Amino acid sequence: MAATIKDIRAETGLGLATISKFLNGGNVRSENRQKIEEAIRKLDYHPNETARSLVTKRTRTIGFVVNNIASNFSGVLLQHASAYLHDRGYGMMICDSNLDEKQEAESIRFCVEKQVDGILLIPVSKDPSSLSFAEKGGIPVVLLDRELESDAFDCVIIDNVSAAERATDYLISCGHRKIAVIYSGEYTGSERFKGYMESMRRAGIDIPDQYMFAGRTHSTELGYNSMKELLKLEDRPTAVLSTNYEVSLGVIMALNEAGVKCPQDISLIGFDELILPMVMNPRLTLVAQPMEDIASEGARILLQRIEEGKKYPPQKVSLYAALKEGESVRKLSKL
Amino acid sequence: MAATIKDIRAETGLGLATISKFLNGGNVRSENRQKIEEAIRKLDYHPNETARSLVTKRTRTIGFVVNNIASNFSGVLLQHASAYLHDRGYGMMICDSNLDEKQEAESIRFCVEKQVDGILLIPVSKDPSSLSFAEKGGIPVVLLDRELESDAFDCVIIDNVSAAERATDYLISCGHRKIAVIYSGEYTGSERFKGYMESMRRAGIDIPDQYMFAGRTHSTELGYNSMKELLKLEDRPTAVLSTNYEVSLGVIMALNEAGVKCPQDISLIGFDELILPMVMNPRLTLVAQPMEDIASEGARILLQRIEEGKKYPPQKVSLYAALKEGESVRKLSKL
DNA sequence: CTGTTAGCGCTTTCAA
DNA sequence: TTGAAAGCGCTAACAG
Repeated sequence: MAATIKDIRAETGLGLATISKFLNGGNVRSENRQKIEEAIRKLDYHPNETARSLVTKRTRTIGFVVNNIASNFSGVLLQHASAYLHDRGYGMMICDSNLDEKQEAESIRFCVEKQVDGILLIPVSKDPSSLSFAEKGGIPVVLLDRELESDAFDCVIIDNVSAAERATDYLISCGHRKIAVIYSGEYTGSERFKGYMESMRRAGIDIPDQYMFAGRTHSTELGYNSMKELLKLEDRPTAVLSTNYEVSLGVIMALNEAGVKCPQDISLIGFDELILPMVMNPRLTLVAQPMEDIASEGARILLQRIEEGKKYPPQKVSLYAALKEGESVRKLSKL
Repeated sequence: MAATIKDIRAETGLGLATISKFLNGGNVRSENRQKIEEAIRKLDYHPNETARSLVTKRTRTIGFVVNNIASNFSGVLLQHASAYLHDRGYGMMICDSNLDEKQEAESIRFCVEKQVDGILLIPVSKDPSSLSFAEKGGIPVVLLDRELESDAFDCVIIDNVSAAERATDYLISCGHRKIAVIYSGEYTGSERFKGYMESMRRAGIDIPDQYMFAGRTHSTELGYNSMKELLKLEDRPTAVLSTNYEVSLGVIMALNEAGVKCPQDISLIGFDELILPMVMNPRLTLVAQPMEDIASEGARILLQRIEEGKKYPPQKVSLYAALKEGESVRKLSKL
């Protein structure tokens, strides 16, 4: 059986309160400090965090509910958030909602019951009703990567509209006018679609219906299938805007399969600087999201809420995502 | 303030024990069951898991200490383990050791203090002394993907030696004799290297020193740099065995950069069926590890240990990893 | 089946 | 600065 604070008392002859105080960084006579330290070493004592949590009502644990734990995107977010939190003594309880709204609701509920101090959420649904559980329990929630329809929660996102707009502007500036887009009905997808539309509108370019592919959710399949359709068209686009990492993977698969060369035959621009662009030949031109900032800003805000509560209204942090030029976009000479 | 079991007592007039019993699935008169259920609904009561844990000494949380959380490999393992555990009411506390032995030790210690019921570990160091913390606390540990020098712990691995042997045999059977290998001093790397050596020995093939590249740790850089060296050789290998996923990424980068075609100019065989082989052209021939089995077997054994303790000696589960043919290996005609 | 009672290991008044 | 005592919310004997 692990040693308890009472064993320390037996060993040192001091009172429980004194020992507890020492454990929490309070002042004790240096004579007693030494006694306690020695007893701790001798008994190999470690405070029982569960007991501590029961009285302080703080578990020093954050719940991270991820839309899809296996994805490279959330892996990188996880990495940065975990580093930030561990540095501050917080643990991270992870739940995978697996792109499913029901599992998302269960995950949130699970976190609440586990008494986490706060929740970091990459949302799947547009308005997880389950978040009311967290609210009722007074557990702060910070949204990452996506915002909800209601703006009742803090969130850290990038300005998807303007990022997609800049990407599309870039294609246009390279002489492209036949630009297809593949997006999804998810938050990031529809935001990025807006940016694409706006850029095209400003340039006065009409978009044939067959150039726009919308899926329910971002996926490799969506990219793959859409690209295959695009390749069948008589009047093929010269460039494609892929609004998501997984979608880009699918697009590239379809391109490879058909033996269509990028950028010679078709230009491509994607999102997220993860593994793909490193190994791809040519290097993909893409919108690079500031992954570390998204994670650490989110974690920072969450810890602040835990400390200070709802003193301030929910804030929306919108980060800048830079366009990184690779070699996947061809500069058309005729412009 | 959240409702407690005492509020339920006040609401129903029943005793605490009865309510607790009901909460834990015991039998109560159906009249009382109804009363309790109604009170729970009315007060929006959720059991406080912290309090529960304090008395039962079970947190229903397991710690997952991952060598590198951002990697695709651990992401997939995480996904399967998390699904398995959640189905059984367990939460997962995640810690990233970030390929660093010190962080690994801290992570294990952290989990122990958080009172996890058990630990799933993808080890970084060959013998994490920090595991003694877990042992002393009576917290079972199951190793995933790698075993340690001491076999004091349960582990779930694949038979790396024979898998690499089969991969090398395959290259030889395709007519290759100049076969290079890129591996690392990590457990999986050195095991796979053994398999390579054994296969080459059996075939009676001498291996020039320049065909063997060893790194401290598996990484994209290792693959990239090693492949660049290989390409500089006067007498280039016709095939390369890359013993790890990240290494393969680096190899492919170097190949792309140099404009060397696979499999026309050089053949390649890798490990792990993750995202890369899906988007790569040609499809990579590889050793596919049974990711889901590794994760769920590991989790299953861990939960069993938690239930039954050290009744049985540590077991080593070695899973079969199949060779999946893609198109990255050229069949040399001259054999 | 039900209720009373005694803790789990710790923090936190409060008085000394 | 220190220590005695109360209690966090729950489970687990035990007796009824």
